[in-house]
Amino acid sequence: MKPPERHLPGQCQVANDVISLVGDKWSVLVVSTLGSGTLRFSEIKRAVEGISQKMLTTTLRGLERDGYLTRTVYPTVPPRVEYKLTPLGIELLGPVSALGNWAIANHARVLAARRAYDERAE
Amino acid sequence: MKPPERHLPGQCQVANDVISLVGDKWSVLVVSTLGSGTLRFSEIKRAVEGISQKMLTTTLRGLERDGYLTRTVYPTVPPRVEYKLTPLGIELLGPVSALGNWAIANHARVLAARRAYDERAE
DNA sequence: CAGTATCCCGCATGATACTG
DNA sequence: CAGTATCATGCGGGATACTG
Repeated sequence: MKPPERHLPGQCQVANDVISLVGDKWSVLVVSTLGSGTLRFSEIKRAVEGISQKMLTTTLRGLERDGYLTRTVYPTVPPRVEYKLTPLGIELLGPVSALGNWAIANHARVLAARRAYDERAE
Repeated sequence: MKPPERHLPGQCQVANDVISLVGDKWSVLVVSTLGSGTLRFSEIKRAVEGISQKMLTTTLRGLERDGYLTRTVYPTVPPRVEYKLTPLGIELLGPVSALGNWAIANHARVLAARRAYDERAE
């Protein structure tokens, strides 16, 4: 006779598995960047300011593994590798953008709260 | 004559400032837990399985500072401290839940993508 | 060009103990 | 009960150098 689970623990873990990607700063930026179309490795690196080569590689591999983007290698010299969102990646862009827009819209409120809190603490 | 910025870099940073909270596993779980109402410290600790006392304190302080919840101390013996979402915290629950639901709905696709990727790599 | 391979450091987090 | 304080540590992530 357990009470009904409020947060559906199993599903919470499931959700976290996907959401944790959103917490990854670089993943969000890379997915957003690819929202405008197919890009090469170096183009992404230029677009996502501040990312190191290592982190970009790691991030792209993770996103590819989870099915959010495809990686296409053209065996030319020098090599050319293109990255593109999959339908799944494009779908992900929806809720992520919604959250991003909420963040932008409410950032001032958060900043104000922080100032008030810090001031109160002196 | 710069071309128009595609990702509005300034706003990206702004968004990240808020979104990074979502990446924090504990913050999401705590906010979700408080979605059902006011709770005491020990009640949250019991509800959020696996969280240490230290991390719960840290998480709650951060959420309070950002204005997502209020902390009310009742000077009784023993002490009683209650946490409750602010209107801002309740609003945050919206886009976060949307993302969570997307995550739950599409988790199988991500798992399938991972299996395929790992299998391909052997 | 698009990576891999190392080295290394700092911080986030866990465990434990103590307290008003 | 609701915290702080302290110590220990693992690894995320940067810098650098090398390669097909």
